[in-house]
Amino acid sequence: MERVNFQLIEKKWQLFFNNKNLYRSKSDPKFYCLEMFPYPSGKIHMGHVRNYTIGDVIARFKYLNGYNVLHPMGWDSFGLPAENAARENNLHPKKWTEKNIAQMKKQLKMLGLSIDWDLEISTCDESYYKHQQELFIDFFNKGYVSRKANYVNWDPVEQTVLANEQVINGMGWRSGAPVERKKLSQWVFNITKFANELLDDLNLLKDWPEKVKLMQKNWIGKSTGCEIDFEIFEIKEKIKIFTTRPDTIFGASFLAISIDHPICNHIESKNNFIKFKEECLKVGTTEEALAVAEKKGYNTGLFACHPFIKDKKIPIFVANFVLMDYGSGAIFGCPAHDQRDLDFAKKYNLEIIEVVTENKNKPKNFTNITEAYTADGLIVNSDFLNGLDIDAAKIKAIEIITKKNIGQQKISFRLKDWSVSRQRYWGCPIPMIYLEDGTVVPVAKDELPITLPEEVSLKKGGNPLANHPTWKNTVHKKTGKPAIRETDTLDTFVDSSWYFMRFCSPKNKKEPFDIQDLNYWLPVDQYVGGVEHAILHLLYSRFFMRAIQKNNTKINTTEPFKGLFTQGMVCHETYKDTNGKWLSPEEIEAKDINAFVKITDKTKVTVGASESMSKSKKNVIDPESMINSYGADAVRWFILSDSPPEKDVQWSNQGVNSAYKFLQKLYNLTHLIINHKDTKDSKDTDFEIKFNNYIFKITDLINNFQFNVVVANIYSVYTLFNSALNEEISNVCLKKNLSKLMTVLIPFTPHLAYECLEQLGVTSVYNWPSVEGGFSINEKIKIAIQINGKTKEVIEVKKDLDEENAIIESKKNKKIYDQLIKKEIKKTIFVKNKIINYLTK
RNA sequence: GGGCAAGUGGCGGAAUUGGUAUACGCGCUAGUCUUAGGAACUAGUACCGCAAGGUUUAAGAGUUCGAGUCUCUUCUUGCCCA
Repeated sequence: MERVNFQLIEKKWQLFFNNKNLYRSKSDPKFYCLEMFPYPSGKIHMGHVRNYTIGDVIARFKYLNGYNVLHPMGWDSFGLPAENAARENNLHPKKWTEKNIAQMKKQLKMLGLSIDWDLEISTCDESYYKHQQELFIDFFNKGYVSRKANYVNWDPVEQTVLANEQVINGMGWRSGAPVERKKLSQWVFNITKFANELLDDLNLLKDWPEKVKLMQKNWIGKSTGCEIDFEIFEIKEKIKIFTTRPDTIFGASFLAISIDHPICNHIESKNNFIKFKEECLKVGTTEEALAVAEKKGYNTGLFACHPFIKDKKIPIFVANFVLMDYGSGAIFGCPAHDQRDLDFAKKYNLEIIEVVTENKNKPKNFTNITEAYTADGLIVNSDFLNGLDIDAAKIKAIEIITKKNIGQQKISFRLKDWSVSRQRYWGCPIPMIYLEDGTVVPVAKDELPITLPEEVSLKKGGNPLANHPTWKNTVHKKTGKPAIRETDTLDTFVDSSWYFMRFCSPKNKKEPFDIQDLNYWLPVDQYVGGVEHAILHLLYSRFFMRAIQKNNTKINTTEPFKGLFTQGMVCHETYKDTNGKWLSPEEIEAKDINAFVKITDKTKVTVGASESMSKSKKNVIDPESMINSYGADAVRWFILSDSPPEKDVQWSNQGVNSAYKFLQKLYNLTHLIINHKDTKDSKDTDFEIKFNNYIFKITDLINNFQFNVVVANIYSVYTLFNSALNEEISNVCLKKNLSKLMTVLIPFTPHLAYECLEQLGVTSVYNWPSVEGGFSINEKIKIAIQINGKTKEVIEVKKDLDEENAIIESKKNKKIYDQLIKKEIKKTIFVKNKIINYLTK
């Protein structure tokens, strides 16, 4: 068998790929293919291999189909790990980052990706973040950035603000310390100004997974409700509440307000209120944290008047589950029909009034019931709402409330403004300064970039830039007066919210992007990445695109990502020794078919579930060592072959080995065909029909991202060629079609494909094989013969054969004939090219 | 607790979208061969049955000439939100 040295040909063709990109001319249709850029953590992992292989298949496929393809790569290179590494290894974050980028770039090149490395960007480069600071100032001037005193998740150990997703079960994701709520003045992007647009325009995203659109929809969380003013008995003030259930207004038995509600000023002096407030602040800000925390209230001693029931007094509580920044910071509680309210009412012995019932004749006794009734029903005990269903009652309630001038319909969003201040060193400095009189202004644009100081102490806790002896001291250019720099840096999600724009003109020194280039390349036609970014990164990028467009009306893109593909994770079995310690796959060996032992002492190994590869579970396979053993093509081939790309795939060394063996067979096939003795061409047509059918199918499958099925079909094509060697098929036919097959393989196994093409004498023209019209139509086709809906036989007939002749053909079959002769045919169902179904008595 | 997916051999999975269930690969079994390799080749491999034939897509019902695919109920798993 002819064998190929993958190490040699991969090196050879990678030199070629370095100088070759996927551009055609601007008159060809454009295609912008982008994979989520990596964080330079040190080495690439299998997740990267999968992500970038999928992207590469798409980019190369589109190129072969005549598109002018943009396929760039960059580095999401700001972020906390660089600071942690700096602390541990005494290496400056910049040095650490650069080292990692160099290593990972080398590894990505080993994969044979079709990246145009001339466009490489790194978000921690001044040349990148300079423009980000410019955009920040533009946003500020446009009113899309503001300062807001916000409760934030404060990690007392890391001394920093955490994003909601960095809070896991109320603990900091890195430190594990209980997260506290702290009020801090933060820079926020006013993403809520776009809430409606961001929600409505999801409908435009036809090529996004429904799942992701649904997640975004839920995240934005639009709810239509009603504001109602409640008067307070004791003092001449009103409390404006927000509710999505105005239909239950007659079931209201308490008001609950946030600890920051202005009404609290009246009770602030009470000693135990301060205590209560402090207790509330110990819980984080996530909805989950609030939901899990025990519901607690503080009775203000004040009462509100029910707007529709004369003389009815409702107690006012301060409650830990009401947030000031959702709705109006106050709600009314209807315990009978809301679980949280019911729990609260039971705890503080409040009235429970049923106003929605499933069955009018059977009123519920809520003193014995622990579950609120939240399903459909008819309204009772509610004056003018009685007898209506919930939806009708909502409308009626809002109508009366509006008429009475005590409130109105109100739309509310769950989405909050995006807080971007981080008390970190390794991030983009915020280009704002504080003047002596307390005003905050942007720095002059010609002073950009505001760069990070080289010398910095990261060992101390707190904010490194604030701790720096001199960095923050500056001068306001306009007035010449001393000023203080903002010492927070930007959330790294900001960096990744516009990098896809920068790729269109990464070398532009004057501006973030050239508008002509931007309008030519955007939107990204296909974006590929992990589903873990389905909400935040994609939502922030959609916001950025809109905010930038508002600032520059010449830009004609609103949605940055036309197509989105979210790939699954790469998993591996987990192993534990007899002491319950995790073992890596290299530490174990097979004892027999389904038993493993530890190599060092031959003790028993327990095989656990296959889980996403992670260092902590030691179930990690290093891509570089796999590439060194089997070649990049085999690694690419395997990772595409085993599972649908949107689902998790399980890494298997047996699998990559069999990929390797198959690629060797393909190489051998090329040689068998090159050296084949010419024969008659009597079966050429038959072969071409079959081959073209495969090409047609494979093309379709790639367009649907069913790469694992493509692989299965290529195995079948191999078998087709292999058996063709023993039939009367001409060399011309074999070579021509093998060249087509190798072209089809370029997106999957580029090194092998180019090598085989070269050996077949194809050196320059690489276009996707067109399916030749006549051949795409099969001359013969198999149809199923059923009796009473059960398939008895499959026969081969001419394509598009009509019913009459198909019946004649089917009865020539002995088995069918024998079975039919005994029975009376009541009805015959015929579906052209599919089935004949005989119904008998 | 709510929402959304999904459930097909020993395993990963396929099924032209209501028309041949189990393609293709892994693994396994038996055999052939020798450049003894991370080989290669041949045959077999859902279940019951000697066979003819019958059964089978988590379980159960329904619609249909025909259901892995559509509808309903139940169970299980995963993800997101709480």
